Amino acid sequence: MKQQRVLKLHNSLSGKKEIFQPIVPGHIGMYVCGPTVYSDVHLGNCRTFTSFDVIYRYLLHIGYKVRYVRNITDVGHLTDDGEDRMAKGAKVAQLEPMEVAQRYTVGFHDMMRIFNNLPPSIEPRATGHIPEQIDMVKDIIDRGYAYERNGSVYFNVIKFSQENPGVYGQLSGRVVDELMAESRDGLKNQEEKNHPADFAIWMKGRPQDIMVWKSPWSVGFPGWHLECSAMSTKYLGQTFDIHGGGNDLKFPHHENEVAQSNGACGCSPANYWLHTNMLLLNGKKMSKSDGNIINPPQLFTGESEHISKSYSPMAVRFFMLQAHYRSTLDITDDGLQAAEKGFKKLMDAYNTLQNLPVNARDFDGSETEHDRAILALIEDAYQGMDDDFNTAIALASLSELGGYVNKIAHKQLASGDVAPWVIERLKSAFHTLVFDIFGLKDEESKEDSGTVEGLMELILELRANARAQKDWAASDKIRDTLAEVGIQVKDGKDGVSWEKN
RNA sequence: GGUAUCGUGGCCGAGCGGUUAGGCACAGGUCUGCAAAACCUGCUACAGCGGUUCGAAUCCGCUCGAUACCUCCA
Repeated sequence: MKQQRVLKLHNSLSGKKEIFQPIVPGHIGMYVCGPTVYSDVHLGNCRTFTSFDVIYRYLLHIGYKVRYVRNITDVGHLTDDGEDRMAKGAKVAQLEPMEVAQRYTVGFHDMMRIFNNLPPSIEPRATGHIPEQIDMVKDIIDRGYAYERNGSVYFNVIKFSQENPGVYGQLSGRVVDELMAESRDGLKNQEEKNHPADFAIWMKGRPQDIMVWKSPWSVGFPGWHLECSAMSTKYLGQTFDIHGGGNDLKFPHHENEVAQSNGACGCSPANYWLHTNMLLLNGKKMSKSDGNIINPPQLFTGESEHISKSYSPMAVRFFMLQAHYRSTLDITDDGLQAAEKGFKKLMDAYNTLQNLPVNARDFDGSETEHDRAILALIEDAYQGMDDDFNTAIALASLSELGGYVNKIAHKQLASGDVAPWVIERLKSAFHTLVFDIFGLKDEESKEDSGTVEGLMELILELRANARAQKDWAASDKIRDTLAEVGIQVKDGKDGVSWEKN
């Protein structure tokens, strides 16, 4: 299974699926735009990073050595009123800017852990890379694509696009001429720019700005798009393999990154650009002002008008995996419930599979249609992943494999119908896909103390006695009362089990 | 207004010119004292109107609708 499957991915630069070719065989450099840590993580962030987590996991699985860089943005983004975001957060909370950044960075990491996302290889902070950003501004000026105005430095989009036809706008489909026509009043420092499409790569700080640094041009802070260019260059090189982020970053953020890198070194930053799509809530975009919003903790506690119950992190992860990363995904209570059940069923099938006895004697050595079907489904799952990381396809195959597992477990297939080696192959593939690639984990509460186990054993024994004496009233009372406190009794063929809801 | 993506059965959601996606719900069945759970089976849709093609959910055009971006939020 290792190395080298033919991987296709959708490149936003071309708008098409392309066969992936790493710059250095066997190695991949991947940069994903990380969060701005001025408030709690948005659910949409979680989706994006979960999507890239699965991508990262799959690339590792198929044998690549991956350097995954995801930044923490702790400076540089402006609010509507032109204030530095970090500074604004600081004023509200009466905290040091770096204290705000630290608090939300920790919260972000906690949430990534809850969703079972692997940490990136490197997680650089913008504030830790001011010299690199200043150097990049110098490079851009030296190559003639930026100009200084009153202590701020602007990227010259017009000159750049004239001298590098076809570059600016390739990602987003924007046309520079239209940007000119579309430009509006009220944009920051518009009057300083040569052209409305130009953007700042260094901003001169004003007295109220707290997070400022010395530079050759002024005491100020780096431009809004520069950190990603500077940090990706530092850790992955001037041109690397994959650059990812949310769809909403395509323009202007990523478009400007491309321009900056080209402006600084004459080279394109990334060969493949991957963009994840947005999350909707009940068919509409999430919006704080409309109340159409839900955050991760609310999802886990059920404390929201939009949902009827709480959902576990893995149920939510499964929900996300059911959709392709480039599609919008609509969060609905029904959808989450369906995912929760689907996830549980998948885990049940996994557990059943692990306990499946392999009976070599009954197998006559020939390959059956069931053997072929199972192997084909496993291959389908991998091919789904090879095809632009289509987790929905892979999950569907896994689901069907679960059906086979149950048929075997329930003896609906004769034991000679599936070869032992196919069962072994299924076991390992199932495990690999579910845990290593999808990053799911079993959430069955195993932390329950022995006390509860002991009590339940006693209660179910009492019920069994009542049933043996056909005392249905007593046995049903036990069952119904347990149901009221959220414990479901399951009468199975080979005994009674129970489960907390 | 401009740009992009999309509109699939009761719900969510794959599909990239010809074959069953899958999940949930629902129906039937197995099991059961009854029920639940579990498992099995079934359930043939593609916004509208034109066009291309032997053949279209899939390509093209128009209409309607949604979402995103253009206002830095992934």
